[in-house]
Amino acid sequence: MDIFATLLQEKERLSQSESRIADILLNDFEFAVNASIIELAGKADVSPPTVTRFCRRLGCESFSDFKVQLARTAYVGMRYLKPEPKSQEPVDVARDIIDKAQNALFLLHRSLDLAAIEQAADRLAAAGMVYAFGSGGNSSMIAGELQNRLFRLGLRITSSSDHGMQLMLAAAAKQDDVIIGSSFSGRNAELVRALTLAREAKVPTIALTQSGSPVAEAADIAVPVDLPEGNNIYRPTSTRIAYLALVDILASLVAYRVQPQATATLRRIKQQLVVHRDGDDRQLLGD
Amino acid sequence: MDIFATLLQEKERLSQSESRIADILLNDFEFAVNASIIELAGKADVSPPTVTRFCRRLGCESFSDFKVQLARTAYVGMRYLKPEPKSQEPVDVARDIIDKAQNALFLLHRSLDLAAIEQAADRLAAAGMVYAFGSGGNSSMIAGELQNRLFRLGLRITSSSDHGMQLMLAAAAKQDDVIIGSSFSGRNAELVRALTLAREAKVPTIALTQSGSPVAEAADIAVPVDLPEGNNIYRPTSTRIAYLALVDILASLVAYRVQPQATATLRRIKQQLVVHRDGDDRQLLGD
DNA sequence: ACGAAAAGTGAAAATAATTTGCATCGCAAT
DNA sequence: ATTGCGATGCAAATTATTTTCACTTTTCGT
Repeated sequence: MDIFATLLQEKERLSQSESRIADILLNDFEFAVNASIIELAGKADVSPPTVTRFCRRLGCESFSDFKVQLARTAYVGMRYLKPEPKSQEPVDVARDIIDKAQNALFLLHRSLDLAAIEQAADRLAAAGMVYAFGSGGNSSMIAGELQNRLFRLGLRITSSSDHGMQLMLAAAAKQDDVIIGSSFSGRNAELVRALTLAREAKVPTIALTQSGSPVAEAADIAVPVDLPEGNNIYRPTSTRIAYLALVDILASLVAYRVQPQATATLRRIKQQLVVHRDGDDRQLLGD
Repeated sequence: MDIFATLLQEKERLSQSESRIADILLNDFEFAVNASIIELAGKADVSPPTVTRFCRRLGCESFSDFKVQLARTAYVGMRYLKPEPKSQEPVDVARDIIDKAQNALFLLHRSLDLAAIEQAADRLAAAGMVYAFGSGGNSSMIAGELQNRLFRLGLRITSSSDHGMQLMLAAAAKQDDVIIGSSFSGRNAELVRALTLAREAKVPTIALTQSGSPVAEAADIAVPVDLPEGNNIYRPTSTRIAYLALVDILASLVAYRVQPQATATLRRIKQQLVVHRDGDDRQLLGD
């Protein structure tokens, strides 16, 4: 658990003086990481001991421990508090894109529901056949990626981005199959229809989507991905990166279930394949 | 420029005592961020003043400034120094994957050659027609992504993952066209052939690949992506994430060249499209 | 090879930052 | 009204950091 999360969680229960300190952290973070306890206390209009107590309350040993922890998580964790730079300068564009991507990963990590992911991995590993659904450039890529990752593990899988096809596949699926759907917004009505159809036929379903959304409700196992809206609309790439990482996690867990003992051996085999090919994208083989 | 980079850069020029401090930072980083100057000095067998001077030398105000900066970059920047966790526990798998992904982005950011990217963006924006080449699951995805991103900006573009096709397209390309190829390893011999063919016909070429590699040499503009090998082989996803971010950067810069004034307007239009559709993956439209 | 200048280093003193102990204040419950 | 508790700041104590200065080693020109 990082401090920033703790801070948000404790925020309500803080005293008057302490919330003033919290405000400074949230608003003028740059100042906060660089300030001494005296400067910080001064700006918050409290005494240094209050700052020390504040730090302890948030689970730190001391003020300097606090600063280190703050600096640590903040590198990626607090970027989204910043307004958009809006500059068209390459340096800024690059920085902005990388920040957003790292931040999306950070938020993904925080919002991960490991229990749900494990359940999903269990189901996938045991499935007779897997159908991966996703539409639109983004989610269809994720569906394709699922296929790409899981077929290598020996799973039987196909993917579809076509709504009509999804319905037919869902109708044809058997009870030991699994349908896994992806939707960034969670509001893909057609996907909801396919999942509902599957549910009626008692075919297990998994959704990678925003928690609490229609798509999430329609699936047996909802693996939540909750990223702030801002991220989605203007920078779809960063959301996509988070989804890719999620698929990576899921596929790794499925791999451990399918080939529990194979980790070490696999790596050795991979290395061989990799060394002898010497073509492009050697890692494809080695994945 | 972050401290870790500065440290690696200055490493050679450090004095005996100073290198001992550097070693501790590199080897027992956890200790270093949490230690007081006295503890750190003790472990390195030097006096506290030497530590202070060491910090100054690396461009910091003071020891505490140094610690903050260190903690900051280290959050993602030094993860790759850690050995693999090897645990199959979901928490560890997730943490590992997210770390690697963030780290790949961090390294990408550090190795970005903005000048090359700008040149590439200039060329692309001015091209009569763009051909995006990439083979293997990874690079072909990148080629597809380039097409996906650039056609929306009004560019004429097609992509191909087929070597034979790439050769034919390269042979058919005109001098005001652009060929852009992606190769993670830089050792895709077929891609090199296509790029060479294009060069002979004076068709401008761009490569997204490892610097100094055959593919990089074969292209007019090489946009380097240098990630440590370890990242590639076992976790292709993280490398792919870095490439996706790079495409994102490149596409954004092309957008500014093609529609220099449109940024603000575009966003407003996007928002409209987005609000009225309410389907899945609204961001697709809005991208 | 010699010696002067420069750079590197640590001990101790000086300074600054942080924490502790304690007293006070304000508020809520009795 | 009064007791008790948590919140707070002051001042002292502690601790951490930096500066100063003297000493040592290295470097470089002669």
